[in-house]
Amino acid sequence: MFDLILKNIAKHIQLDKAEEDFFISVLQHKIIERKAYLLKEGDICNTENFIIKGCLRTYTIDENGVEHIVMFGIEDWWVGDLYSFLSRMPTAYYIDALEDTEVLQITKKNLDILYERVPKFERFFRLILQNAFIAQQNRINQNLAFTAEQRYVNFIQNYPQLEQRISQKQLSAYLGITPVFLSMLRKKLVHR
Amino acid sequence: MFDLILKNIAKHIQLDKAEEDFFISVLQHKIIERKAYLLKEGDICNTENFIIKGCLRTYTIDENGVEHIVMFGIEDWWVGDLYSFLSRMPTAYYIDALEDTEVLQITKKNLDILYERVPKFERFFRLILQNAFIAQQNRINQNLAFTAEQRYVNFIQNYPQLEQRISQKQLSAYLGITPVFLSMLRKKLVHR
DNA sequence: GTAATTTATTAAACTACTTTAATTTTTTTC
DNA sequence: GAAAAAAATTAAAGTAGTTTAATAAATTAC
Repeated sequence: MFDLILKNIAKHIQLDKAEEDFFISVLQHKIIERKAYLLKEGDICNTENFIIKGCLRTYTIDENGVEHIVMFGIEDWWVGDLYSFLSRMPTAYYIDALEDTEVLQITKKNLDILYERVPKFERFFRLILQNAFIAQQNRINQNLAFTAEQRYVNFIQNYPQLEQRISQKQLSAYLGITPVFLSMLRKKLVHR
Repeated sequence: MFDLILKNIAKHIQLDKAEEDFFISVLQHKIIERKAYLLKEGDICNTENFIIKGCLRTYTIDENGVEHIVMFGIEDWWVGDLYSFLSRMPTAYYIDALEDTEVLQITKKNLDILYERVPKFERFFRLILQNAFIAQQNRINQNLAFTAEQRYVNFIQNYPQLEQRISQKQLSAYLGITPVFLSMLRKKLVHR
């Protein structure tokens, strides 16, 4: 159960057995069934979550009831709402499961203890955050510079595994277009 | 000259005099005149840059020659291209000065030395990054959920100081619309 | 395994935003 | 401070993407 997360960590920092054990001792295992929520708007996000199985989406619902997906998460990814987690303020986001999902959770309190006891984790979470930041900056630029068609083509090139797992409805909510328009784009692209 | 940056750091971590002195010793002062570049596409980004005076923009130029601004930076902000800085790969971004600007620079090498000598800086840059990450996630969501008009109104509400300092041309390149359309929006909003 | 629900497709009318181009206003430069 | 360059405005025609609605296909639920 802890294999994937230990490998994830080993990519960035080296832990001895005692540090590994301590880390594992602060994790909680949670199952989120398909369509169940990990977080709802207005909640305080109490945990950061490492996905060991399944698929989650982080999204908002606008004033017209339309969903907008800011990120997907699959195995080996961390998800949560960092703002709410850190500030203890209510989140603006929903997180729910697109497939039956299992996560390993760490609370704010435990993370603070972990930073104190094993300061290497400061580095680890800085590195995780760096990667996430770079990916986000890229996405902002893509949203500014590219048409919906280009963004769709880039998505299926960059995340072919993910494209297989999510519906077009979810993908359109991530790309920032309607499902109808995505369907039109696909038709047009097939005919080439 | 080092006042602002020391205050910026003191918001997040506490340094003793020796640590302050060491930190200052690894910084380089650089002046970037209006319209001059701090970084060009294809360069390797060798420094992170703290602005003590002036205004910078980070942007790409697409295949049609159109500029897209991913961020502005003013006094008290860090700018650079983290991806290129960390990976030593060529950047996709341009950074240039919208006003005569002064920055304090730290190289990758010196930052690594700093992390080793004063590990508290791991925490500092993690916190800086957290704030930047949260701001970016917000922007992604705004770009998905809001119309250009709403994004414009939000911008002038959230960054009134910045709006005074940048031209509409720059703002439109940040909002993801044409200068012509921004002008139309402004006209429409004034008449309310 | 069938009914119910959700997702995807198609078409047609619509709208937010772009493009082009001409004019005015502001800023920069020497 | 005059000339040149850049930015902003306006209008009109064009297009990428939306909306609505009807139908088909796929998935879910009991």
